[in-house]
Amino acid sequence: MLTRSEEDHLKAVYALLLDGDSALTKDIAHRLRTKASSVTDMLKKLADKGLLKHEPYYGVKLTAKGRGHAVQLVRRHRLWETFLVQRLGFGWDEVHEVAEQLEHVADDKLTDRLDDYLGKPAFDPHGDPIPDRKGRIRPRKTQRLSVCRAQESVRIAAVSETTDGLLRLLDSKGLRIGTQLTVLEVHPFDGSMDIKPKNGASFSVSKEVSHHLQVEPA
Amino acid sequence: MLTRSEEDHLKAVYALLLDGDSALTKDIAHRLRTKASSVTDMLKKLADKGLLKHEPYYGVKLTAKGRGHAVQLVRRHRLWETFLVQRLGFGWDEVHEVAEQLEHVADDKLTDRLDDYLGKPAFDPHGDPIPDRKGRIRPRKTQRLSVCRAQESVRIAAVSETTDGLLRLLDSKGLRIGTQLTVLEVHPFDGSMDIKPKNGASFSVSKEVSHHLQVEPA
DNA sequence: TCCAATTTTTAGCCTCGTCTAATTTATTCG
DNA sequence: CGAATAAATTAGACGAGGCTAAAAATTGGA
Ligand SMILES: [Mn+2]
Ligand SMILES: [Mn+2]
Ligand SMILES: [Mn+2]
Ligand SMILES: [Mn+2]
Repeated sequence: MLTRSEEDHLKAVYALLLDGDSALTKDIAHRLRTKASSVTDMLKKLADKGLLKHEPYYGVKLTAKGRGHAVQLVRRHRLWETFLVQRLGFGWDEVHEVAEQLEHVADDKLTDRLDDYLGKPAFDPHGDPIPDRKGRIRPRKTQRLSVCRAQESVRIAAVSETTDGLLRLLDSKGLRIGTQLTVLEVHPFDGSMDIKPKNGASFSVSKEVSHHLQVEPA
Repeated sequence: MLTRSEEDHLKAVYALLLDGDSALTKDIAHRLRTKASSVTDMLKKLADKGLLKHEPYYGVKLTAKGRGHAVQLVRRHRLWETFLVQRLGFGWDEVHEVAEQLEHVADDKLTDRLDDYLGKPAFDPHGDPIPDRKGRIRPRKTQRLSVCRAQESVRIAAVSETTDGLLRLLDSKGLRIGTQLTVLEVHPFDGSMDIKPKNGASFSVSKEVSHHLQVEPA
């Protein structure tokens, strides 16, 4: 049985490896709003438990066992987010903190039944894939909207940052998972982009926003 | 914000006061499977926070504030139990441990929406009343089956102990919340009781069982 | 190459929640 | 009443998980 803190560290490592492919002590500390010295201790502990390998200055790698724990944690997090939005009517900008707590209730029967109850959803409210009970994740080939060129037509597949501010901004512009849009123009000066949603007037989004939108061919 | 341990101590005090009307250090320790010395420390801390008053050898009394926290914890516990049974198909003997964890996710929005989602249930799967969002509890006048006399006809309102063994025994005899039955005979020798459920053959139950069945007039 | 900046670790301290063992305090009973 | 018993507290320890400040290790730039 892992403690909450152990779980959170594993999840941080897992997330850093996914989108940056290295997990350094200082980055883990930053992500968990803690200090590097605290992370050093925890990495030692997790390495002793056979959940990861740590090479200073190079980074952390998860063992199969460690990755398994991380994936199950992600599974629980995303299932709860889905429950909160689909069943309890929460907004997609309101679920992260609560799911951050619920994810630590580690009970396989609970997790699997919740999964069934929700209809074994493939994606959470932010478009992120939900691992199945065996930890398998349906792969998708998406790219950031920010790398798209003028004239491309795409569909929003996921939001790769789940801060309230971004999510509410997207809400206010009518941009959500599944929204189809065409890139009209990209402005090299600031990286901003003019886009036109399929059903709506065109407007522009900043680089900060387009960077966090994962899209797939429409 | 209370820690998990603080919450569990408050709940233990609350429960002890409800069905014994005193809460002694040693009883709290026994209920939480911990030691009296640990409880002493925690009581000091909770008293400092204005959640309870402690008089050694006499017992603990909750302040309004402390009772409020305890009642909200009970509310969350029973709502989750209801969710697990009604929505996820858990047996009533399988929910306690999980609810013991879920109850500590303290988020008013979550609790209230879960309550709505379940249709503001008045009772949990064990027949225990669920406090409403203001902490109000619908009062009921029930008594233990063990104090009933021959010929009395009653309805099972609640099970006042939620150990797996008892619940599974009741399941196997077809005794559940709402079951109507008539007391045929009480045997003074061992306190066992012959009963006849409305729809079923008669059989006998031990004192241990009848003691934990709360009934109301049929 | 070698120095400066960055990253990581170490050392020492702290709080929280728990424990055991010893002690104190209250209650109960002969 | 006074002794035995029961209940509670105190004292001291420990592990988990965090912190700061200082030291050590590595990297990378001039
Ligand atoms: Mn978490
Ligand atoms: Mn998500
Ligand atoms: Mn609990
Ligand atoms: Mn219950």
